[in-house]
Amino acid sequence: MPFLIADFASFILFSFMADSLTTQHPSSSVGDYLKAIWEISGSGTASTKEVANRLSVSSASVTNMFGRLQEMGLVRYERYRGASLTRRGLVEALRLVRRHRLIETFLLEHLGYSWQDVHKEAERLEHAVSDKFTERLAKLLGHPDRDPHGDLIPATDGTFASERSKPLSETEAGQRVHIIRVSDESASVLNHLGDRGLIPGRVLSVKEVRSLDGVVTVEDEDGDEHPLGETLARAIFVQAVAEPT
Amino acid sequence: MPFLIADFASFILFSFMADSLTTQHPSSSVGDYLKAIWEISGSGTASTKEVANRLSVSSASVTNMFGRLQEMGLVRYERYRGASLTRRGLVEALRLVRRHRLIETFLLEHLGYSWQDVHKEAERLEHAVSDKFTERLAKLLGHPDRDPHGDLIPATDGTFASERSKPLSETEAGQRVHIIRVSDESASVLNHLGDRGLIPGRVLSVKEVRSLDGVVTVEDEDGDEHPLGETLARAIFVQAVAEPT
DNA sequence: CTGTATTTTTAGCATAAGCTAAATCGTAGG
DNA sequence: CCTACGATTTAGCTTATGCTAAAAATACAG
Repeated sequence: MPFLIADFASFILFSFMADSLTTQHPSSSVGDYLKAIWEISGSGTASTKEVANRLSVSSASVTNMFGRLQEMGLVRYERYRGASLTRRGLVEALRLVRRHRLIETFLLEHLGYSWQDVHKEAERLEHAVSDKFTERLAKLLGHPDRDPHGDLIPATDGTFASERSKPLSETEAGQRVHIIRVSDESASVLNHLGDRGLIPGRVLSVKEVRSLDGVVTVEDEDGDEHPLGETLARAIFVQAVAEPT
Repeated sequence: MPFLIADFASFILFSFMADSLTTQHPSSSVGDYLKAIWEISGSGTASTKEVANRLSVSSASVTNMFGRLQEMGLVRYERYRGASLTRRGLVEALRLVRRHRLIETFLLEHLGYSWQDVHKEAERLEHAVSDKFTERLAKLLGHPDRDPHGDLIPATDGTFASERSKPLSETEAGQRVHIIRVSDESASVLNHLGDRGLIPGRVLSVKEVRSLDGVVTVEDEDGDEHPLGETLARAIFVQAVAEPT
């Protein structure tokens, strides 16, 4: 009866283990939909439009797939009301997320990929690798519990270590924090931050949090200052450093 | 204007480089067919039946696909007469073979897969990885020109180093040879040979080649003798050792 | 050289996934 | 409370890939 805590929501899973999909593995399309629902809503409900946007398919296709996913027992779906993952759907989604994040880690650490290139490649690979491959890869990587963006990697049983970080936009001047993860929603954001060395593990002092326009100014370990607008400040997740020196 | 020499046939490819498929990459089914044709016939013709057997699909499906492959300019096809690869089809097939063999090498050397498990995993992965991934992997592996079975790995431009090995069944008593490659057609053969240490790189003395029943008896470096029936003797490819001691 | 056995093709269907255009639902503004 | 607009669904098609059963072509044996 493990806890599963995601960034936005936390919830409990009951008796979880035995009944993963021993049957046929879902097609890669099916998996994409499940992952999209999870990324949008976690344990909540995702609308047709949101999923359509994320996957770049038409709303009609999503409606269609929602129906099919329900048949398969992977989502709960009510007309005009969106879909949410069932227990089985969640397990499947998290299996893919685990694969994705482990593959990204491998691409970055062993094949020298850059942050920008990693996502697309992992997106294709996650549908082709077996569980065996995934676990061997995890071993090769030393069983990391975060990927290089700092995102938590779900365990094989679909649980997460808990997440304690908050966006930089919610810190206060004077705090010393270190970067836990960086949102990977936008490649350009990733790029910008990467260029400036604002990556997981870095320690920052918060100089100013200006409520007026949401700009947060931080100073890094080299003494360089970085003014960060709302978009950026919300994409950087940090945790207070124990000893504020 | 490189040479391309395969096990069974050799032939020349003309101006080869510039026109690889810059267009859309073929689907994974299309690739499977191309590879099957290549594996069956090299530069020759593969029949509907042979391809159907190898891919475990119906003959009707193969006929259908042959037509489509011709539309795409990947094979030459004549009704009732089988299909052979065009230049473009060959390039595409060899691209997949390269991927497959590099992935197998990675699975064996870095993820600790056994010979038997490697094939199926590679079969799925070869359709999901990009050229970029493939080349980075090649670099990680030290640009090998043979995979762990000893099969030649095509270069990026679709050429092969030349192959000089012959099956053990065609050697003569008294020769000293080393194993270049082992046929990966059958998992059980692979298994048997792997168990006995009869793997690429091993040096053997040929004790007897009995024309009566095709049994070849060899002695390995540890002094152990192995009597090998026709099936096995034809699955082990060797090359004479320079100095017969 | 002829007829049977084997291969190959054709015809007709199935399924997963996607699309567009038209119809319908739900909700927020007046 | 009603209406209009955006979101959602339905209807009808499309494409890739597969299948089975029946028809046609080829090939081999006597």
